[in-house]
Amino acid sequence: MATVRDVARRAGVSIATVSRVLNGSGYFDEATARKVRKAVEELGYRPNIHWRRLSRQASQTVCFLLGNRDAMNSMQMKVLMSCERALNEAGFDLVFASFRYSAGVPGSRLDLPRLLVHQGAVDGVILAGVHYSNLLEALSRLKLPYVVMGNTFVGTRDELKTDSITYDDVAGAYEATQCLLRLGHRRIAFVGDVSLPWFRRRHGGYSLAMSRAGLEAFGVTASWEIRNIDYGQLAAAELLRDGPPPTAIFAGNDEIAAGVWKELVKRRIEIPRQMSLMGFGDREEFSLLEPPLASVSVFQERLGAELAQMLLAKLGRPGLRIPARTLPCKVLERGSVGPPPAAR
Amino acid sequence: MATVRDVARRAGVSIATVSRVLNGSGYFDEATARKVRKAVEELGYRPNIHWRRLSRQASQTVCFLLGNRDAMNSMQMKVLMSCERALNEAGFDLVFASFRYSAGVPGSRLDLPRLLVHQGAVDGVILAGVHYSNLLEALSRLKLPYVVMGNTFVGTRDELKTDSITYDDVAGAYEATQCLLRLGHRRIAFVGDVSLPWFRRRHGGYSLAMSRAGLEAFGVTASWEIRNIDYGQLAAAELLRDGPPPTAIFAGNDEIAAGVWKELVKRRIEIPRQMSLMGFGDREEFSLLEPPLASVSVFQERLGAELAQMLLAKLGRPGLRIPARTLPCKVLERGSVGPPPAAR
DNA sequence: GCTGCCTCTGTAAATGTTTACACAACAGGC
DNA sequence: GCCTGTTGTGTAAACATTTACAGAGGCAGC
Repeated sequence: MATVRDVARRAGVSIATVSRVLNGSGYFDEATARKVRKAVEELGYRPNIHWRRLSRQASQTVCFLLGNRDAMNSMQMKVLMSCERALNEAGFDLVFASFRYSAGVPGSRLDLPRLLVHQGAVDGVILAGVHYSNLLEALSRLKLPYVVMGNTFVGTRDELKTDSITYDDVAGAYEATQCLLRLGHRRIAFVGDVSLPWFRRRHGGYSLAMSRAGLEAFGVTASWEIRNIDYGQLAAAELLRDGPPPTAIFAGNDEIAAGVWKELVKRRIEIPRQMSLMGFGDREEFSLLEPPLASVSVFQERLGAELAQMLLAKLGRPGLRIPARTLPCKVLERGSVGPPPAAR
Repeated sequence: MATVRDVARRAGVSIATVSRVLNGSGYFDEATARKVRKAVEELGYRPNIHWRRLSRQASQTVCFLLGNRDAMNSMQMKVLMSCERALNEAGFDLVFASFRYSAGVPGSRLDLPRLLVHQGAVDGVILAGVHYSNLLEALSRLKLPYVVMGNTFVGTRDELKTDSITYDDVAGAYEATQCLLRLGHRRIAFVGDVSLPWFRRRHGGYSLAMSRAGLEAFGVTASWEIRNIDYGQLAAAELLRDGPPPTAIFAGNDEIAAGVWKELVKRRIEIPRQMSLMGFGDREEFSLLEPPLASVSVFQERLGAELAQMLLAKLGRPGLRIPARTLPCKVLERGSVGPPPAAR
């Protein structure tokens, strides 16, 4: 395999000149550059990336670390894709890694991916689906800059004040509720386990809109520890069993909404004629329901690009902490919402 | 930052001994090993991964290359996840890269990700969602071993005879059709553009089952160049407009099935009472339809793990070509299929 | 007691790039 | 003529690891 030395010899220049031409750094004559490029071409020279990373003292690589080895949702996938694109434009590569808390118990001892404990392997880390802060401490000990997608650490009242990008759960949920109110709904139920911070925030936005309208907030917010989709289904069953049913259901996320949907279809309750349904997150796969599920878009592609940019801004500036950012959401008023039965 | 040299000095041994202990290679005394490990601990030594890769002449890294920069489906995502897991167990890291044919035109000039044209950057490549063979030639020129997910090269009658893993489209489609026949269906329509090799193979399995049962194969197989979901919807409309309608529809994949579903719901045709519906691929997101969509599982996790293993088997054996593998499928007979109306 | 094998350790070589620094040539200003 | 700054090029150092090879010591078998 050809090396800079070979190229230098063939072009009749020194290795330093070759390096300068190839990297476009420092001074060099255009005629010399042509000779060098010709030699590169003829020898089929390809620079060895490890030497480059070593010499430059930077790997030009970022790790996308997924905190859940078993499943990745379509939002995380979209963020991954857009991170990769943004990083690529900046000349960085992305290594994908996932991990699991060793014992499967939240907060238990964690083994970081081997890669990260090696010196110089990556310049920084983008975290997604990570809900326990001991990982952040581990990364800090390794002096690895990181940014966090979402603001979703459980077991603490505090939210991450820096180095994270979230969407505005509260405002998004407020807007979504407003949308349902505008359509004429008065009995709007919320469904989602409020012991989880993101559902708590969304419930907050919902409650605010309801109380401002002089209406009572209600719904299913218990902690059941089951899959989101099952949660939605059970919650819908409960709402339809006890007391007067709502005319609209606002689900904490699209998966829960799909569960609610399932139960409504089973009971032959027509959407949106008899019941309106609103989700949160605008996960692509749920838009194909018929009629399409209304939801709150969190601009997943933008989220990924901004995460990448925030991390890049931190590189080479040890200790720099960037204030947490919150991106706006947008309500997508699709077919699954409409006026309540009474208003027709 | 501590280096092997520091560790060696502190432990009172040579650097060769440190390296041997840390890598568990060659002979060393357990007492010496303890001294070394103690020194590592005290100094907080972390090996520099670039030197390691350089010295070992191997990057221990594999590139997962997605041929479609704009979208990734949940199957590719699952394969990515399981590749990562399998590679990790083997001590390899995974770098994720995506690309797009430059002009957006299939078969046009392609720019490979920068990473791949660097010497030694990755040891091999796993390809997913790549449908044009000029990429394979480019990788061969770079002497990079690769394996391909799916067997989906368009514009050629030949299939990839080596270095690929596919699921058995023909057998899977045959079984799925058999399943519908067993339920009593006689008019079963196929929906999917047979100019695409995977739909052609599935159509082949379907046709075989039909002809063996002495029945006529029919359906919508034209080339419309629209999104799968729209294809399904239009095809369903066409099937219901012309001639006697089928009692079951076998869609070329789950996305098309979802399109068909949409149209059926719109026309208030009940599934499966009036019409049975079968998909292909078992994409997770579609199982939440109510009733759940019957489909053909292609064992996505296994696919990823086998891809990783096939690639690992090729490493260090330049020129080795491994015969293409075909994994079996399994029909998941879920709620969207049932006996035809007449049989009730 | 010699031979050969096994065990353990150290020496030294090899690996390809970037970059600090030196230096040369030349132009322009005084 | 001398100084200064700009431009282009070469020399040499620095980087941390693995590994081939040498060699020392112990021990078993003859």
